Amino acid sequence: MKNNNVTIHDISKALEIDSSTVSRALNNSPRVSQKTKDKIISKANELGYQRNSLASKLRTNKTHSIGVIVPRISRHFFSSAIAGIEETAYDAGYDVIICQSLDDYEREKKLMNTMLSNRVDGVLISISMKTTEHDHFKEYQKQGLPILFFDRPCALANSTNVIIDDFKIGKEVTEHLIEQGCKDIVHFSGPQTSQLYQQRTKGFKAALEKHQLPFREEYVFESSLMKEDGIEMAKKILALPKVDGVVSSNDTSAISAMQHLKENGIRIPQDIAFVGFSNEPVSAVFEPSLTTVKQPDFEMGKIAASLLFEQIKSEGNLRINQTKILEPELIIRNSSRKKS
Amino acid sequence: MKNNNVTIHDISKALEIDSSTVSRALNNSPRVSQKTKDKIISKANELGYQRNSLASKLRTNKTHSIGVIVPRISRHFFSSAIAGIEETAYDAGYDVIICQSLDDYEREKKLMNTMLSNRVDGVLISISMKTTEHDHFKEYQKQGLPILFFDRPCALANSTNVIIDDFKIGKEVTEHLIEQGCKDIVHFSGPQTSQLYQQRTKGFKAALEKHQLPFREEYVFESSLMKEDGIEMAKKILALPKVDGVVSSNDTSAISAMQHLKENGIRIPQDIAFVGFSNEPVSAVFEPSLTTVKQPDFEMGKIAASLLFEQIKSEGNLRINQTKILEPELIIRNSSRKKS
DNA sequence: TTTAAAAATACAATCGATTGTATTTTGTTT
DNA sequence: AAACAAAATACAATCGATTGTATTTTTAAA
Repeated sequence: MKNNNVTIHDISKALEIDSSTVSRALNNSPRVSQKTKDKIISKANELGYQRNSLASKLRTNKTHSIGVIVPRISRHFFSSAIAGIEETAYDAGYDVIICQSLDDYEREKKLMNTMLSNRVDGVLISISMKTTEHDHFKEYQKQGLPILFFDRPCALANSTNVIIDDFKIGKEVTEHLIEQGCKDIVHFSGPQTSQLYQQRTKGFKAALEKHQLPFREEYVFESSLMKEDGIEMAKKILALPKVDGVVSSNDTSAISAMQHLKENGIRIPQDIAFVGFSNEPVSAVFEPSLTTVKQPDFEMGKIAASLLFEQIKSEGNLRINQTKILEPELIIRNSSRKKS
Repeated sequence: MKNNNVTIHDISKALEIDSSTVSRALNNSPRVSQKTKDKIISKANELGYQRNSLASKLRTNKTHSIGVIVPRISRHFFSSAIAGIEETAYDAGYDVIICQSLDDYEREKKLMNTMLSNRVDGVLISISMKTTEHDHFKEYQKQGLPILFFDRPCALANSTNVIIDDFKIGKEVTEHLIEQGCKDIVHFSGPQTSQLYQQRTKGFKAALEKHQLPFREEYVFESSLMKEDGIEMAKKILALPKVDGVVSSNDTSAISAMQHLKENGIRIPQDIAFVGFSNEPVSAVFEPSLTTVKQPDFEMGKIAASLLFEQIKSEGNLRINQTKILEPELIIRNSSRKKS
């Protein structure tokens, strides 16, 4: 099976028109007359011409593509954010290269290199939970390319963050439980290496303090917030003297914990009230339905992408050290309704 | 912010070594002495050299990247399949370009063009439900590139399909309900333009016939199987004289239908038993937990990718008109357990 | 018709890496 | 030290499209 790619030179030869004119015609340049444009375009169709974007990108040094790196595309939040990114990119005429870091630092590093060697025009990234060091981003920035962090903030200089106020919402959900009468609240935290989880935990603490409730280290469980972690944490709860509420940093672990607790005769929300985080589809359907925080996922993708395009277009003449904070929404469902 | 990409020519100048030697050194060619290789590599690191893969790909006409097109990455089945594809690709040293067709034919067509102009080495695709015409695939094949369909088969000549036997499993799930004592079974079908749904429906029909149950057109609902469709279909069920079972072609619509029916006092599985399809995470957590079919998602991705790589390597000297059939697994849960 | 201006097209260099061929350097053998 | 093979390196063309400059053709004005 031979490689029968048609090039502008084939068109050029077939019509005896210089390839530069062919190129201009195909790019609808005003320097080519309509008559020749028509001839060239119809010949291009006839031969099944497909522009070689590699060549084009090489020459122009503009790839019209951006890279997106997320921990996992299977997470509802990320796939929605990606949908938002794609919509914006599509309108702007950009291709999107989607990659998963699987929350692995080495992989994230390798992906940043792939981005560089594919000469994307910019990168949108939600960094891996294990990333504590930023050299791979600095390396990338050295090439003069913009990088923008969304959802999971990064304290890298000259970069933009699009996030929600995790402190504020962490405090808010905790206060919601307190209002429902909870006094002994456990907190499921993600890795404290991540700013995001740090902030949520701080918010949790702040809410307790505000309402003169004690903050106890042994009531804070740190984990990767996976399904299995939820079960482990449920067991820990059963071992604690008194628990009447749980503030979880995600839905996944909250639900598996609830499931385990239910199996052990705990009633939710009567005995223990729960709030999660992320509004995974499953949280609406679980019984009891899980109170959670809906992050503006799709919207965040759109905003992050358009900010990145702004930066790409400005070619570095823009103040890029900014943080955009979006508003999440607390969705109150049955898992936290102690009072009616 | 200037573009300070380092090229092999920069290294070449700095060391006064010809760029061809630099290139060979960086590719670890045996034609370059170890001594110069060392010199070149250390200089490359010093300057922060990053290979420009665009140039490389252009020259070699091998991109070492494949395209993946799926309807939506947010669907659990697809994100798992993609994980499998990525794992295999990663091992084979290939980049993966992931795109969503959003089940839109025009978009799919455009994406195939993007694939072509980005000169991918091959494409893995699960076609959009709205695709009935295959010219965009033929156009692609003309360039001598391999295309492989997974999950949703396509009757295109010279192409490989990696699928499950939808007829067989469609029959199997229906028989499962019949064994549980169901006699008046409704079928939620997807668009009959898709071979996949056609086959499942045929399997449904075959099971009824085998057990001498009547097949009634009015017991088959065709829709896009979205959440809202599930609610609509639940309403239709309530309007039917007698229904004691539902065979749904996906979980999403099954669950929203069950939810609506529960709200209307129908007990599941006692009054109506349900089986779904896809094993979405939510189906294990819903109450009652939903009997469903687990497709070998991750595995399917791995197999599809490795078949594609075989074809890429063989450069067309391979019989490619094959169909690989994988075995799905019926997961029996509470939604269909009438007998214990 | 001549001539200048404008429009259309052609020429040629370039993006960065690769690779077949040519040349130089090194090493071995007598 | 000469002669030759082998090893290492240099030269130069190439992938396909783009783009600044030069040239030709067309149009319009004098």
